[in-house]
Amino acid sequence: MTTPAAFAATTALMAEPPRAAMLQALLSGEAMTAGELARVAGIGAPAASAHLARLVEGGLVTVHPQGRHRYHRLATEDVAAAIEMLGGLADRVAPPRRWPHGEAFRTARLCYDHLAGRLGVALHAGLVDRGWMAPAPGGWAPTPAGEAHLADLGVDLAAARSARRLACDCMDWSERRAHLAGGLGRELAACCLRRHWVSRLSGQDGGDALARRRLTITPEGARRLGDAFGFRLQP
Amino acid sequence: MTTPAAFAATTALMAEPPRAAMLQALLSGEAMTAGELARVAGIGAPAASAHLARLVEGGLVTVHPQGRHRYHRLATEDVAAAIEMLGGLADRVAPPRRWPHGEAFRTARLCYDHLAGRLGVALHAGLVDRGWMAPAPGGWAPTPAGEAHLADLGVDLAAARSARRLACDCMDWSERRAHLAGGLGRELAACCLRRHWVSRLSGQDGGDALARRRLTITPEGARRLGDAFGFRLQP
DNA sequence: CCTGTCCTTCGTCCTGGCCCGAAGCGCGCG
DNA sequence: CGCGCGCTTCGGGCCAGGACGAAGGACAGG
Repeated sequence: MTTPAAFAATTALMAEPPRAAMLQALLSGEAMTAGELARVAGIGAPAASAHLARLVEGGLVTVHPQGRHRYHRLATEDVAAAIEMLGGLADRVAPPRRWPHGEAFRTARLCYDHLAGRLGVALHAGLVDRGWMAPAPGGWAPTPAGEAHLADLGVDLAAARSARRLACDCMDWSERRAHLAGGLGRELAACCLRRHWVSRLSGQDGGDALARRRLTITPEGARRLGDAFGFRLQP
Repeated sequence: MTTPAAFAATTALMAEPPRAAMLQALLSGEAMTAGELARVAGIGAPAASAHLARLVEGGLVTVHPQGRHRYHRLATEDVAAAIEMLGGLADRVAPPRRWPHGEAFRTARLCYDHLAGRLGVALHAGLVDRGWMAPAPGGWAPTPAGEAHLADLGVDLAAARSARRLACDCMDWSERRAHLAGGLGRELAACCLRRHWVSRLSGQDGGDALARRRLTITPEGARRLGDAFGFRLQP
């Protein structure tokens, strides 16, 4: 824990509407240019530049210059988890008018680089239930049986191991239950996207910071994932 | 999730040093009067009153008038979980100078009304490992075997069931791993305190918002809990 | 090399919010 | 009943920081 001053300084970085809009947009896991983020936040380029500079300075966002573009992304999973949690808190503490996405958003979505929503927690529970993942220092680790089944599904375990953390919990605000983060969570999500078991909305971007996080489960995905992990998602 | 405006409004409630100090102090689970909180935050009574009014208005804090005192506490577990998580984020995103508690704080502490730190995650893992708790809609539920053993330890299961949520994950910022929240988490903590397996620091209060959250594990507690849940805490 | 694009820096204005001192209410105690 | 204490409301001063327009630097393409 930190001093109240440091706590407030970090929290204040998220506490302005333009920065909040930017961070929510970045929660899709994509890297975005300063211009896109300015449009998402509904402000001018100079203001956006200043906000982004503060987010970078504060360690919440990292920047990767490429040519004349500057791509921004969330610095760590922890940042994503905190935004996710605050979004859930704001949702139930001051439920004004809901965001247009509503139910669909609770079914399946991206949380930074891994799966969240009902799908995310069902996968987490399935991994534990079937003994494919067991508690380990720092979070979870796949069991031998789990490694075999995950590899069989097409999950790149070597890539998962290269992450800073192999597997850990991330609080799911809509289900109030943990879903899987860490390298394994990332590779599981990548696998689902690669094999078209879930798909992003191919919609336009623009003012809507959340649309890019929504996922739909394909019929094929519902079948394969349901069989592998032993659940049936009610829609 | 909510609109960026609502997100920012809720987040801004935590983003000022005085309010952050108050919220951190309330994270001990105790109810505190406006005057105490003013002292903790280092500001005058009028300013404290205004801050508390905003926190109540925003749904983060509830107030219970008793005589000429007004007792304040965190409104829900969700609020506590969010503060916990932001504290951890600030700690690793901008690690300036550590708070004087340091290591001891990571061993065992209160998070609102349940146990956190190494002890909290060890209990969570132990419950799952031994099959005393299994995934259930909305979080976890004790198994028949678990009910027997928990009752045997002295946990009041009836009281646990009366809570809004029986048992769910709460992210532990220092261990980066879930510990147990919900009614069961609360009763487990109450049991440990009642039986003197852990004890609060009997220190003075005052400017230190965190001291009241620290817990020490008694020798008796280390033995009983270690035997029951199968872990050994290295100090 | 010149042009267009993307982004940042600078200068300026302005609003929102924090703080304190003084005064007003309500409750408990003597 | 009247004093004292805890807390709130009111009024005024102050400063941080957000927004914009204009100008300046970097990069790709013709």
